[in-house]
Amino acid sequence: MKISVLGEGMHCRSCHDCTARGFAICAALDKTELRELAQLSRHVRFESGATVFAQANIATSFFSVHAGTLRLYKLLPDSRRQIVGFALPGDFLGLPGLPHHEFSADAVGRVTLCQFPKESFATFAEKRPQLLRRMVELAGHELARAQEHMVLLGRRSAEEKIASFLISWRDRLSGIGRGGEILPLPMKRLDIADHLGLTIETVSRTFSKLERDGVIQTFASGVVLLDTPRAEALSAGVS
Amino acid sequence: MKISVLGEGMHCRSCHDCTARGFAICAALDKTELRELAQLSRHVRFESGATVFAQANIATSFFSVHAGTLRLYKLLPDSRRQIVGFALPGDFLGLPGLPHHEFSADAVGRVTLCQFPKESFATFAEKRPQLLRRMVELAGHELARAQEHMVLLGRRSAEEKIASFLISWRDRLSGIGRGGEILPLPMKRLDIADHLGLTIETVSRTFSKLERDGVIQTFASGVVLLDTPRAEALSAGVS
DNA sequence: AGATGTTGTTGATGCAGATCAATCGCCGGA
DNA sequence: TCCGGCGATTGATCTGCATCAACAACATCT
Repeated sequence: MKISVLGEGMHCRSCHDCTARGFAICAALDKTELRELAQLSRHVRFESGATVFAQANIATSFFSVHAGTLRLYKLLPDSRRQIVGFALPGDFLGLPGLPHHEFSADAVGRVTLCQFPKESFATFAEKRPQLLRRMVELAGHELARAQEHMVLLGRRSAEEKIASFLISWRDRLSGIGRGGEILPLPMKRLDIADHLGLTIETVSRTFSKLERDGVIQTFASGVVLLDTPRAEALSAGVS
Repeated sequence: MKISVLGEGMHCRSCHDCTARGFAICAALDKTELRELAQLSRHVRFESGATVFAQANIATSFFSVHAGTLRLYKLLPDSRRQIVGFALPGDFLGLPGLPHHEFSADAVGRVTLCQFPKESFATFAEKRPQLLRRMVELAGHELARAQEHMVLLGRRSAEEKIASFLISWRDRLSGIGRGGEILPLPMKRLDIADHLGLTIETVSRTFSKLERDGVIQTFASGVVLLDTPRAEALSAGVS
């Protein structure tokens, strides 16, 4: 049987067997509501590097990540960049109550998303306390992650930053059932640098150092944690 | 008439004429609901430096700041500290869905708070979509602030950090009707340093430089912005 | 196969901000 | 009035990471 490829603007055929279901916003919904919500949504796809939305533009949609990774970033006028996070399947993009996008988002590799028009999603959510509760919960988790990242940016050394990043990336992936021996890093060195408040050279040097020290082994598409306890100690900020 | 001083454990006498009402979570409630919620709450007071709750402890209450300033911070095992934010009147403390406090909070100067037992607040909120909507909204604003702060921590120079901090502090104060010629800074230099990812010496030097350059004038209890456009330019990351 | 572009690594050098250290102003208590 | 402690300021020096520069490893195109 031929797998049909989803194009931009195509309706989601089935939320029921969606692989991102368990962790996404829709986990809060029952079968009927799920079908209703599916009516509002479109499945959209973006190729590697494509911009999903840009900072300061008016937000007309919310998104829920279905597959792939996105980088979420803010730019300063002189083009310094801070990646405020990476979005993975199940993550919700968009903040009710803020008219503009607070950051830009683009695809790291190929990405598929559920897109909801802001207005109709808001109307749908208005009368559904469990959905709202779930949104508060997701926002809370996001906020906790953001605060942890502030500690990293403000108070950790380059080596600790890299180790923390690897550990938290591993934990996020395993949280959505993507754990494994090899830790895939779909983003480039420059993305990691702009996420951790470092330069690309320092990121590269630090990976090399961790490899020399036997903490990790690097591959084209990711790393393997050889000495997890050591990585976790660095990540925790001990020694 | 003698003003009675509220002690720990005393009930809030009147949410109706609460000075933090307009911006707090309670703005979403009508008169009846307000009275119901008041039944659940206690007004509590903390003296300067007192700890309201500590990171990793089980959260049994939510709080809404009534008056004063709190510092919210995370500690690394070796006692490095990152202040993830300052809470002002109207700010809500506590995240539904996370059992533990994600950070510690203590009073900067005298503080009064509305305290809600977590369980009863959750029950109260469960059936009130406008309240939940308001919580999503507040969480969204908080998240946007956190992301802006990541840019500051990861990508700005010391001078830009101080200028950004002053501008955003000014904007927050004016947002709750506390704007004015002189910008009060109730927190100490060490707090500012731990908020901006700097040392106390660099903070002090940078204040001195901004004063030498005629951008600000420092006082015991705050600063005056003499050259606001220049401060805003630094804050925006231009030049 | 050779040319070209993209990404990552490594080396040499510079500098912003950390660290170490001394001093000052201010307030409260003896 | 003097003393002790805390917070802030300022100076001297050090260092972790940025910057500048060269090159290596691959992939894509001709």
